[in-house]
This record gives sequence, C-alpha cells and structure tokens, in this order.
Amino acid sequence: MLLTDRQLLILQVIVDDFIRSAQPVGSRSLSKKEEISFSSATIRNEMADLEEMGFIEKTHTSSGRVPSEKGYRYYVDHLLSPQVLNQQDISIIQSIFAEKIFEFEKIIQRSAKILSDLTNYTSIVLGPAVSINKLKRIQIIPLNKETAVAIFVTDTGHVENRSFSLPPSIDISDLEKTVNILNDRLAGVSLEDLNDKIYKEVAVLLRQHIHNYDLMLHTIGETFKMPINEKLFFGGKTNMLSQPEFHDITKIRSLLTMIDQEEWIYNLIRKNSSGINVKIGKENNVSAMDNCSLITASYSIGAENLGTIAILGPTRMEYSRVISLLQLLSHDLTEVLTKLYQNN
Amino acid sequence: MLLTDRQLLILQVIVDDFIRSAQPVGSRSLSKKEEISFSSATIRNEMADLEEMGFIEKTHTSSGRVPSEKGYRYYVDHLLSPQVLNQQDISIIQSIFAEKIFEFEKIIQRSAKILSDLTNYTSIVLGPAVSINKLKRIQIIPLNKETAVAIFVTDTGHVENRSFSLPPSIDISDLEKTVNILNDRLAGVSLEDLNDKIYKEVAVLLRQHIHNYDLMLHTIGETFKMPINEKLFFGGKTNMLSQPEFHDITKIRSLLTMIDQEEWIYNLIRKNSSGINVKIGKENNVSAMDNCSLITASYSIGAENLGTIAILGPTRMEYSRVISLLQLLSHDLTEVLTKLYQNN
DNA sequence: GTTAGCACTCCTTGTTACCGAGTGCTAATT
DNA sequence: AATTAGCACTCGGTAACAAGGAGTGCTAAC
Repeated sequence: MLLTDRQLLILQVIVDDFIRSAQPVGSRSLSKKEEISFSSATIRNEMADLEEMGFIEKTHTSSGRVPSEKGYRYYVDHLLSPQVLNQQDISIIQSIFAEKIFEFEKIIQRSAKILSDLTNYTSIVLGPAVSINKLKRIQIIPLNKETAVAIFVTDTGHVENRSFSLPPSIDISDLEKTVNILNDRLAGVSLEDLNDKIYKEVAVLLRQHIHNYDLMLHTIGETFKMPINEKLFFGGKTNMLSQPEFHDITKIRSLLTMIDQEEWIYNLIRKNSSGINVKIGKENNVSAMDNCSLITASYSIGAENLGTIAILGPTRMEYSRVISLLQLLSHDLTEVLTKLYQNN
Repeated sequence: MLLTDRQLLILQVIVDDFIRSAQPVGSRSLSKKEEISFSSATIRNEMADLEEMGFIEKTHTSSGRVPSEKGYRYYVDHLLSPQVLNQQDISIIQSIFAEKIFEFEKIIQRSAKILSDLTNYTSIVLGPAVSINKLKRIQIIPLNKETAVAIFVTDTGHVENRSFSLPPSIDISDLEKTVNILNDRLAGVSLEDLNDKIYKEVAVLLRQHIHNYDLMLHTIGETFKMPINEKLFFGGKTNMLSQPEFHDITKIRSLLTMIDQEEWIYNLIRKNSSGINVKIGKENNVSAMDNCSLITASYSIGAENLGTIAILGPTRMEYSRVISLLQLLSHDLTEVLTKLYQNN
C-alpha cells in the first residue's frame, strides 16, 4: 500500500482542489493543472487505484472524486505544507494582546472571536483551568442572618464565589476566627486541593478554637466543594451555516444542538494531548460531527498546560491555514500568560 | 372597518388553524369545522372582505389564506382567550424553585431552559439589573506589586470584581485606610451611584487621610466605573430550526446571527414596559425578525422592575399558551425573589 | 507505460402534462 | 337580501421524459 510519487501528487491536488471548490474533481480538470503533466486517462487509472485503496471516493458512478476521511488523514499527516501566514493575519492575531489586559477571560474571549473571523469556521476555547490556580485569599461576607457569600481569590486574579446558608447557631466571631484560620492554612493551595486540606489540616485547628466545630466544618466543607468547570468560549457559532455541506437543515440542526451542549464539547476537546491535534470526521466519535473536523491546540503557563483552543470546521476545511493560525495563537497566548503570571 | 361577528369567528378560526398546521387554510376545510355552520361559498365571500381589510393574505392567486401581521395583531388584541395551563406545565414551572437556591443566576438560567423546553421556541431572559443592587462590602486584594483585584458584594449576594494596576507609589497601609473609608461611606449605595458618591463624598475624606490623594482617587474612580451589563440567558437557540417557516437557510442564518449579537437583543427586549408585551413581525424593527414575534414579560422585587423574560418564536406562534406561561413564570419569579430579598 | 478514443452512466436542467386545492363569479335557492 | 351550489379558472406540485454535459472504465494504438 505504498503510494507512488505520482499518486501522492494526484491525491494532494485532489484534496487541495476540493477544499477550495467543494466540488468533486474529475480527471479532465486535473489534467489541466500546472503541476500535472500527464493525460486525463493516466489520471483516471491512478484515481481508480487511489479509490481502491480508500483514499478517495465517488459520489455516484460517473462523478468526479472526493477525498475520503482516510484521504484527509493521509493528507494531513504527510502532504501538508504549513501555510505561511500573511502579515495581515499575523497582526490581527497580535491585536488580541495589544491592550493592557488583566483578565484572562477577556483575552480568551477575544481570541475566540478573532479565530472564527479569520477562518470562517467555529472556534472553541476552553478557558484556563481555574482549579489549578493557587488560592490567594478567602473572604466570607454575611448578607443577613441566614446567608453569606464566600469569595475566593486566586493568584491569577480570578474570583470565585459561593453563596451558602449560615447555620443559625454560629456567631460572627467564630466566623471571623474561621476565616483567619482558613487564610492562614489555605493560602497557596490550589483550588482543587482545598477540600482535602480542609479535612486534613483545618479540621484540627477548628476543633481547638471554634465552638460549633462540626457544624462549621460541615458548612465550609460543603461550600468549598467546588467542581470548577473551565468555561467554554465560542466564536462564529453560525459560521457553519455558510458551508455548502450544511445546506441540509437536519445536519445543521444536529451540529448546532451539539455545540450548545457543553458536556459534548468538553469531551471532544479535553482529552487531547498537548500540541496540535487533528480529528477528522468519525474520529471524533460523535455522529453530529461526521462531516466535521476538529483541530485543537493547547496553551500554557510555563510548562503547565492550561487550556485548549480549537477550530471546528467541515472535513473539507483549510487544514494548513487553520493549523498555522492555531500554532501562532497558542504560542502567543502561552508567551503572554507566562510573562504575566509566571513568578507571582 | 368594523368586523361582523361572523368575520371575527372566521378570522379567529383561520389564525388558530394556521398556528396549528402552518398550512394556508381554504374555505372548504373551514366549512367542515364544528364552529362553522355556513357554506364554503359564504366563507369565500367573507374571506375576500377580510383580505381587502388587510387581516389575511394569499400566498398566490389560488391558495388558501394566511393571517397577515395586522391579522395577528387583531387576534392578539381582541380574540385571544388565555390558555389554561395543564397541571404538568404548572408543576414543571414550579420545579424551577424547588431546590433551595441562593443565587439569582441559577434560577434565571433554569427558567430560560425550561421556558424553551415547554414552548419549543427560543427563550431569552434578561438577568437582574445588578446596577441597582446596594453595595454590601468592598474588598481590595493585592495580587502582587503591580496589580490588585477589587471585589464588590451586593446585598443580594452578587459579586462583581475588577482587576486594576496599582500605582507603584501607593503603600499598603494607605490602601487599607482607603478600603475602610470606602466601606464606611459606600455601604448601602447602589452600584450605579458609586462613582458619583466617590467624587462627591469619598474624595474629601481621602484628601484628609491619604498621602497620594489624587493618584488613589483616580485609580479608584477608574476601577469603579462599572457599566454593568445585565447578563442575557438563552434557552433553545436552535429550536427555531424545526419551525417550517425557517426551512430557508438564509433566514435561519440571519436570525441566529442576530441572536448571537447581544446588543441587538438588548434593544429588542429592554425598552418594553412592564407587564406582557407582544411584538409581531416588523413591529420589532429588525429585518431578521420579520417572520418572528417576541413576547416579553417583566419580573421584579417588590415594585422594583428587575428584569425581563421573553419568548422569540415565529409570527405563527402559540400566543395564548406562551402568554400564559410567561404570566405564570414572571409572577412566580417575582414572588420568590421578593420573599428572598425584600427586607434585607 | 502512456494516451486517444469511445461507449456508457448518471446528474442536471428544461419541457410538458396533469392533478388537486383553492378562488371568484354567476345564477339558483331560501 | 342573504346564502349556497355550480363552474370555469389559476397556480403550485409532481411525475415523466428528453437533451446536454461531466465524468468514468475499457480497449486499442502509440
């Protein structure tokens, strides 16, 4: 199943042409291309072989050929030459960081918007994993007799808050003592480790200093049990409506419905290794994505993997361009975030 | 232009039937209805009159009739009998409040989801106007030498936060003093009035107690300048894809694109008076909404108007049912919120 | 091994015919 | 005078058919 140079060339030109035109490509139109110096009959023979090997398909007996998923896969793995981005694209990406920004989310949100604008596909950005942030300060503010709100500030300036009900038997001074103990013991601990620390270290101290020890512990334990989901940011959700493969309403519907269900997106995006990943069509294991490809890249602070940026497009997407854009953006994001938060 | 009873009856049946079936309704099928005891020829004559007056339209010369916007308007204003909700609908709505909830947003979000599920249209909920909440406590937490985060807690338990850069010349004790002054002076002030108060009252005090008076004032002034936009929550964004009037991709595209642009939605929803509002088709003044109606209702705490819940559907929507659902939900929301936050 | 030539396939487009649901009008009926 | 039956007419939708075009596979010649 080794491909000859000529077969590689033909496969490449077919994929390139189909990505551009969305039309099945035939032997005659191929033979007219500059790169190709042999006749349409020869091409027909080679195409028959490529089809037998599963790299291309016909939509009906006498149609031109279309890349199969296997064809795209081979194209992405072996034939792709990274697109050199033009200056305009580069400066648009860099404009994300132009303003002085303190907040993660703003940067991320803008990234999603710009990615989708540059590609005309849908962009998905998985926000920073807040749970690995280190706690900077805890504050508990009573609202009235029954309720209070707990506020967590991390070293990156992220703020989480939880409302909870105050047990009636707890008095204010105990609450203050507790907050002091918490700040003393939990500063520098990552949010995901909070609960653990509370039961292992804080519990003992509470027992020594607080009247209603077990009630307080329970309340705090419940409130601090935080499954902090990384936020998802989207750009260009409706861009897929302009792709010709989605002229069919039912396909669009199942795709958009899936996009609106965050759990699905999590599953699609989360489990990827670092670096650039390309998942083509059925490789995504979701039927709504059968005609779609997903390209993901990760960004980080220092060596610590923080989140993911992704582009969702039709299988017929401009792999080369999208990969270059994601590479650039993930690199820049990482650089900026590292500079901002590395040593605080 | 006064309509006879028989014309009213016919108009009503046409609208009802078309809402149900989405098919133009003809004289013959009308004559078979129980409510109607005269012949198809009579109906044809009446329909010709109704058409001349602009209440109904033909899609082509020999088609059945379809309500015009004017027809829907008349129907909504004069012919509508509020649908009696069945027990199941009622208990689904009430399930929104079943769990003990402290947070506004959770309730609101769930409301949006449930409204869209119950109607199969798109729901839009304009979150509580945070800017009228009263400030409970301000906290400023330095993250490092250059940046700090300011946290605002309101009496409803809502938390806002802003990162800002610390002027290098400011020292910690000054910052603490400032925070004390702020808490002293600003507790109970609504968020929208904060800036005003700062320059009118706090400025004087800062001048007396703080070294770098003007720098501190400027920093705080900038940071507290908060245009807090009410958040928008959506449910069933893709529901419109199943409506037959949106089989056309370009219509869907323009509608979904509009929905994703929050400014547009603000403008559509904000300016409504309290109570139930129905905007039909072009009354919305947005071309993407030409085939859509928007029904809004407001919710409040006590007498204070807080936010809006809305349903966006095709002009052919089930007005009666939607209005009943919105009435119920806005009433319940108001009741629950009032009970929760009235006197704290 | 490559290519020209040709018969064949199938999609697309346009034409035509026809059916059915609906209308408007006229004349008959109540 | 109001209602209704009857009928000619209109128009969208569907099916059947033909013509054209883009493409293929195969064979035979180069």
